Amino acid sequence: MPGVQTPTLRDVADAAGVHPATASRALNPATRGLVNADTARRVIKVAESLGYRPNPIARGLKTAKSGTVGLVIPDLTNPLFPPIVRGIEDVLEPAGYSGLIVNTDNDPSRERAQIETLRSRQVEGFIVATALLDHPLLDQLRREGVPMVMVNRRPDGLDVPSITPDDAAGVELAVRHLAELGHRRIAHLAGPANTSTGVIRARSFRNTVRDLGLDEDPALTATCSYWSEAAGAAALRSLLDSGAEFTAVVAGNDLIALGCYDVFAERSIECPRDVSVVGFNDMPFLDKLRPPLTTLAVPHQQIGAEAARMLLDAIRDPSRPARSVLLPLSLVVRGSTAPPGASAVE
Amino acid sequence: MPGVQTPTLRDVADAAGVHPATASRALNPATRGLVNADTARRVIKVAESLGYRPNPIARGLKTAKSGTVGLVIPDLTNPLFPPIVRGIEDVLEPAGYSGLIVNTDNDPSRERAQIETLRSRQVEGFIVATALLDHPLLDQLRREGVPMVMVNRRPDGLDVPSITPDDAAGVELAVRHLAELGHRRIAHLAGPANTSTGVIRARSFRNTVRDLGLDEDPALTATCSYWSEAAGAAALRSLLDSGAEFTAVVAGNDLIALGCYDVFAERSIECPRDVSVVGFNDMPFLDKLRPPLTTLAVPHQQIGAEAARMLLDAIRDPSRPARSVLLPLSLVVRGSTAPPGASAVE
DNA sequence: GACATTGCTGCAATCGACTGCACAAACCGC
DNA sequence: GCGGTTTGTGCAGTCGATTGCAGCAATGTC
Repeated sequence: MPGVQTPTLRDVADAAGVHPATASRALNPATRGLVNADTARRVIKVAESLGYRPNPIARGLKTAKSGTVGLVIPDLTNPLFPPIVRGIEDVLEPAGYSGLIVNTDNDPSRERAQIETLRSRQVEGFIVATALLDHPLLDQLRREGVPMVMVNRRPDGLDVPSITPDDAAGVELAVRHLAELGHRRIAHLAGPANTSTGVIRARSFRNTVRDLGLDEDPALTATCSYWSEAAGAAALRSLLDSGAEFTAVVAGNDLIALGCYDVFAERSIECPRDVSVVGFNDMPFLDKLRPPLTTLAVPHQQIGAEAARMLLDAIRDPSRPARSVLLPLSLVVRGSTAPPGASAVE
Repeated sequence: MPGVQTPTLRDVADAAGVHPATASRALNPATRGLVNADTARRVIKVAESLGYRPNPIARGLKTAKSGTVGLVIPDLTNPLFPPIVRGIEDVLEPAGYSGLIVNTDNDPSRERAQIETLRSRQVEGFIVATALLDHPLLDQLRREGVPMVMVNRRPDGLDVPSITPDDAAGVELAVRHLAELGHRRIAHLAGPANTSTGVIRARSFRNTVRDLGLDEDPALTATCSYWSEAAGAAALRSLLDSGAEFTAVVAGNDLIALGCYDVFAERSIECPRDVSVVGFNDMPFLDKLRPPLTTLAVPHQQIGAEAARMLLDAIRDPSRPARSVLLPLSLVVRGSTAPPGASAVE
């Protein structure tokens, strides 16, 4: 004998002696009021005893709701994203939703195709965490009224809700920390200029340096072409080669800071004696580095959770106005920052 | 004017002047042969020009196929899993499938509920990467003929296909490497005894030590209660406190090895001069540690990809016999291993 | 006691794609 | 020119749950 088929609504209705329509109404909290309380109770009990589980596919066909949302990220392998995804899932799941993840690898055409696939799968909304999403696509989704939330990136001029860490405040924390240690000539290895994050952090760096009365010197900023160790290393090398003098570095993110570590090893610069470094993101295991990296802790999981909540809100009430949330960061002070040592760089 | 509705099969059929049934057959490669070649061509062209995308929900209702599979993992936040998931998605996506991820946190009741949810979502199969899945549940799925593949874990006595790294060969590589450096007293910090991985690695450790004629001493093995830094540190402390003498440690995995680094710092033991350490998994950024950790590189992404391929095979042909695959590892030699130094540990 | 109201339940259509079956047209050979 | 195939297409039912509408009984009103 083959396994028992999972029971359908009809089975429940038959067992309870009612019509499927009645069973449907009894089981759905929103329509339960239409059914006699006793009948409803009976149906519910029967449903439980049979182990009935509504088939979301069938339901989705009629209601045009799939109970899924699309998660568009560049690459799950980047340690930034797993906690975000985890936070998202933790909110979606109790709400009866699931997330469908796609990796775009920051390839616009791939991204377009992926989004197309997700749409054909009838996702009810998107959480977009890619930096390079081209606006036409975004615009189009927006115009069609597809619910959407952006993560880690503020849409400029676009009416889309977003959840981002408070990058500006974070950079300010970092610079202030270095200033309190006594640093006056602080360099910045900025993230790519075509990412909102990179631009915002760089601007905040400039502002904070000015506000605190530190040495303002454009020559102390280098811009990385990618968010990567290699790019960070290259940027630091160019800064050193240019003869610029500084006693501390604010890196655009942790990967860029890791690139600095490589250059330190290359040129026997000792951190933090010769140069202090601050990262950004607090990736896992940074405390195991030598020296442990001072960095800004971003509440990634919370960001994901908040994004999911906002998306669910938007799905339930599409007319709800777009709201953007900045989440506060905290500075994690570790061994890579210290007062400027006796010997300066170079 | 609201956005144009996405076209349905009926729209395509009307536009092509045929019956929806004919359009369906023309669009489906498997049934296309039933349709006149000219008609088929015409339908396909119309479908393309309208931008028709079949609705997988509607299709799934009739065919009882959802185009989704369940990915059951303990915690996406564990750096082990993202590359595996990525490998899985990379295979599923071109096949028209999507993965639904659930995190069990190694909680059996949560796991049960999650799997139930996935089943009600009509997933066509499972890729299971949790260590603690209780057998009754597994057995039941198996009996009901639900396609399933296990990852990172060999099912003992269960007729389920699995993809695992060749743990035994990996440990052998590690021990052999240390032996070649001149180590004779090598300790092992084994993973939990209730995980197949922990047991297999420990057994291989014993075997290799014997085969190479190194010092066999049960006092040189400590078992960790979890795969974590804290447990690794605790195990190493207990080994040191017991007065055991050794010049190298084979850690059950990288986290346990990281725990060793903490203990080294605590007790001013210098690695690798005093003790060499080998990890397992090659998590990201281990090369940034001081000293960089020698470890075994596991082809996680490849494991995921292979698992997905096997699952798709099983879905297409459920009668296909269960096959288990061992993937080879490679030793990544970095700075944490060296010939035993002048001064031995305590 | 006639009639309106309320409350509950059943009927049947619907969502979009798939598919077994029937049927028409074309084609075949003799 | 007639039975007998192919070949191609259409019809209609199906998957499982939802929902507008109709109908029926109980209750209320005068």
